Amino acid sequence: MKQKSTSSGVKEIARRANVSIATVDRVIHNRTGVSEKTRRKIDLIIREMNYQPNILASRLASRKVFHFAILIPRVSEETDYWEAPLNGIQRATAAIKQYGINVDHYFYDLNDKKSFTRQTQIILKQKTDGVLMAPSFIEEAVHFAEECRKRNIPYVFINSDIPQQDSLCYIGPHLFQSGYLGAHLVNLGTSRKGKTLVVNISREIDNHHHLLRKEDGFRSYFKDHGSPQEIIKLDIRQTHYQAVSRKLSKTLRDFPDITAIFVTNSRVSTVASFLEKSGLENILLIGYDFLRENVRYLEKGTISFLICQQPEEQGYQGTMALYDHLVLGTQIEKVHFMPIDIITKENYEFYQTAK
Amino acid sequence: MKQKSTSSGVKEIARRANVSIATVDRVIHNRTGVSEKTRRKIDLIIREMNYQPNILASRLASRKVFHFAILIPRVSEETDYWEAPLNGIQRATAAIKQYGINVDHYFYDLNDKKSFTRQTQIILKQKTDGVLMAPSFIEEAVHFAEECRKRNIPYVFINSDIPQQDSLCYIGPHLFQSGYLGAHLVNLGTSRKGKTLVVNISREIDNHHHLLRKEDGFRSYFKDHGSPQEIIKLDIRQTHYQAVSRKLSKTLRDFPDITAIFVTNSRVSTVASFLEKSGLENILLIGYDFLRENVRYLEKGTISFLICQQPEEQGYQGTMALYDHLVLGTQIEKVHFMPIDIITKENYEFYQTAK
DNA sequence: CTGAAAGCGCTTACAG
DNA sequence: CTGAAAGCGCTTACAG
Repeated sequence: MKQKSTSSGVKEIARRANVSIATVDRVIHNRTGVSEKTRRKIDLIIREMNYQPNILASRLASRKVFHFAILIPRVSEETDYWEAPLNGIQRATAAIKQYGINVDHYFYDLNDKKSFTRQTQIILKQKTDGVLMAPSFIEEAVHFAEECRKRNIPYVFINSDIPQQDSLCYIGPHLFQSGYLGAHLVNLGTSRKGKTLVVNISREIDNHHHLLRKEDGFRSYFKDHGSPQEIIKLDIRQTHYQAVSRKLSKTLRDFPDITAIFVTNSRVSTVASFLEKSGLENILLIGYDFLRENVRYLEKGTISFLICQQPEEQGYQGTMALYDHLVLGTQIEKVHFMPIDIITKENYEFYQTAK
Repeated sequence: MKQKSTSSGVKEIARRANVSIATVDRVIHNRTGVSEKTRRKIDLIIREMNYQPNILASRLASRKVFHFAILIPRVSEETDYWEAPLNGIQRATAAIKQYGINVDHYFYDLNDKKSFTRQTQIILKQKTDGVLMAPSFIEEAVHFAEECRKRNIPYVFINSDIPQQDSLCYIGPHLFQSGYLGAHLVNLGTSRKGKTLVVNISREIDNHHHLLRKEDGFRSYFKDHGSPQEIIKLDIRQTHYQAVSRKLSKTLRDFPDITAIFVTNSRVSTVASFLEKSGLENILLIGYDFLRENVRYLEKGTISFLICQQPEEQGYQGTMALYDHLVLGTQIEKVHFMPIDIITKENYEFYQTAK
């Protein structure tokens, strides 16, 4: 069952090829300074033996430390969403730091493009072997991705994707599908007679195409199930309560038969607050993300469903993808869509309890 | 930022304590043969330095191979549920086999208690450092757990728990809560006028107390929300289609106002098949587990919701718990309840897509 | 283009 | 009770 240690490893390869282990090492790592003939001979033996390098020994002997740069939004009062990915990243860090991985964090402000660019510039000055980023600002992220590519630094996208950017991989939600699911929940939770309101709340509705992709998915469901005319749309470009409240009041006055509201992002708690204050709690409310505020309204019943996409796992798996690629040389899946979780009053306690 | 390598590690401890590294090693691993005085001195220095052993070096130098025994049901035609935990176990195995972990699988037949006992006996004859098991047969599992305890072999439960058995940990569903959630979904998906049918389908209803715990949760929801009298209960002790069909026919004839059926385990597809053939597809059907057959009916709309508990993660995390405990010496959480996922037609594609 | 030797930070016999 | 030395399977200068 178990091979004798003498019959595997670089030593054995060297013995069979009649060279030194240093030369074997050069071939294994595709380094220069080996004659074609020798290289071929060694390659052949490696294949024959189905040689698997011992990562323990490799990492121990190598003085090399890998530097990962994490570029994500700062956790703020306004949104504690990013706490979860950060936790996942820290969990991954704990698992791999033993193996000579250094993880540096660069936080930017979601309300300030400049801060994103500033952080990318710092990263590019640093010695960096891999990048994990949430590409919140498309243009800026594309530019940064180009710089990484030039330097041969692999980068992973989490939370939202920018396709065609040759990233190592994308780990995050399938936005269209999550909107589609949202519509399904509306359909389940209301009689089919009322109208449905879709609400985008964001200072950057036009830059944040991911909101629109969710809305598309939402509408598609109704198209597929035959009542697209019942959807009212409301864009709110100021995120504070007053603005949201004013806009909602008006819309609900104009359309008194609205029975469900779908908020395309985590700002659903603002809407919940409005409904509560207005005594409109029989309107079905659905939104995104496992934020403390949102969960509070879920508990109360003001919010019926939160759609979540395992942000903690996104951070964990994104970091591990860099590790697997850079350290273990594993092949990485280009796209990994997260499960679309439905959180309710009854199951929220068991969401994100992972250590 | 980075400490010079000379100022950390056993060598440095040895230097400071004025002893050899062999003695330091003895203290680190709590081995005998060190004077109290020396031990105390070294312990102090270790604490002062906040010394963290280098696992890479430790695993490399140590000739020790850890043997994990995995005791779970064989994947059968009847239920492919156990494919998922097995995948998780294999993913964990791939991640840790580099570090001298040997993982052996022992499969038993869910319809055959004896096969469980037989496998436990084989395991006990083997050199085993840790056990991961699904304790499907309580009595037999308790007995095996005792034997492990005698031998100082830690064991992890997945999928269902046996409390008070001093396991290293339990990783799996909170059964009561998942039943509670099932009732919530019934409530959402039906008008409150109809009756609800709870169906237990198992040859071993009385041994499999976990079915009953789900039923309890289910009933509690209605109690908390005020209509317990509307629940009809049906136990079916033969699992083949004919038996299920016969029983269901009769019950639905007796209670024509049943509008929802809650099946307490993965055999919900049998009920779905019956409803389909009987043209009763407007009855809301809810059950458990992401099996191919179940998903087929989810797609068709015959089943509205499947409740799932990340079986793949149970396998992965269970295996890693053994690793963390035995190899890294990490403190392990006693109980880790899995998230309770709700799977629908719209989100099933994104469930269990993890590699 | 190639090899001998030292070393990564531990563990393991073995000798005293 | 303690220590010197070899070795785990690699990588890394360095010398030729």
